Amino acid sequence: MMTETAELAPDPVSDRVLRSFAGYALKRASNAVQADLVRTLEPFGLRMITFTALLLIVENPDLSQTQLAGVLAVERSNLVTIVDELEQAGWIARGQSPRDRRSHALRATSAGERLCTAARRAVEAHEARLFSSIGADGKAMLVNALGLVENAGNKLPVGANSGAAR
Amino acid sequence: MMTETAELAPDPVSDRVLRSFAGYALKRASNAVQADLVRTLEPFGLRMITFTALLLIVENPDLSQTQLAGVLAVERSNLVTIVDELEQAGWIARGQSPRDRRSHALRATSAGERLCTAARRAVEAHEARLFSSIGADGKAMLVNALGLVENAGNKLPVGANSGAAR
DNA sequence: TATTGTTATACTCTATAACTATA
DNA sequence: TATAGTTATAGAGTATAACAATA
Repeated sequence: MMTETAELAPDPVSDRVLRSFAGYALKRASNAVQADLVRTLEPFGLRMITFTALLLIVENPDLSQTQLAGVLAVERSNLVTIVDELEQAGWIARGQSPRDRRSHALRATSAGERLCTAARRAVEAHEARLFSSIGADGKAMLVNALGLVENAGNKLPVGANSGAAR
Repeated sequence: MMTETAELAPDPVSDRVLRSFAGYALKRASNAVQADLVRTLEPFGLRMITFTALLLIVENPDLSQTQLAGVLAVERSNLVTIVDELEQAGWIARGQSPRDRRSHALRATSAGERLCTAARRAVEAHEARLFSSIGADGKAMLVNALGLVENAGNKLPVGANSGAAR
């Protein structure tokens, strides 16, 4: 049964304190953008991480898995599944490195290159859609500000917090 | 054994295409800020989600779990663990609602209120630390831009993507 | 019949340890 | 001895279905 809406005021839950935190706005915006990006990539059979991996392989042919894991900030062990996924779909191939028989030389197939181009166009359209409301300079300023914030976050390693009770 | 660094140029992996996407900058900044926030809350015995829940309970006494799940954008089933965690630490109590014997009236204990105040101060310091590099107006503009982007993302529901091959 | 809190379950992401084959 | 790729596994976070008590 529905709850009574007229009798007692619905008393909307206040989240104003939460909204006073910029980190909260950052997380909400990031979530919304990622969600739209997932929807954008879905029709291509790509996840965010497989799209990113494919893009990097196309741009950097004969990349090794360790190198790729490094740029993607993913554990090498977890990269295996990602590369498997792309290889089984026929979009990339694990070639053999001429210098080191342990390492794989990742290279996109022509199907993979075509898919990458198409997906990239869709992602660019997604970006245009989501960031159009703030204009070109707004976007540039936003990206610049985000870079500064990211650096500030990564600068302070572990112990820099104020003392706290429990 | 180390790989040869002089003989062959290390050939740094190019991620410039990736960096041309604003959504990527957004995700990186968000991750960095969330990571620092986790470190900030750890000494208080709080996770991000339990801190947020506690804050909302303090600000909205006698909140029900369904209401809280709504603001937090969390499934009711998953909220159970969160509320358990706060209750077992003695920071909130599941009171009984006078009107509906099914629902709980969540209320912070005095220990919970003290903890919330202290944690909130630490989070405010964390915010000041991370956003100081862009100044007060920069922060205001950032929050404003993020709100616009979030709205743009949430506006377009499901089918609004450009057609895509597979 | 619908809703609140709850349990159980599953699926994705991520992190760690250990193995193999090469170096 | 160290590194590349791999497997197995475990932990978070999140989503769905079903149940008992109550409305």
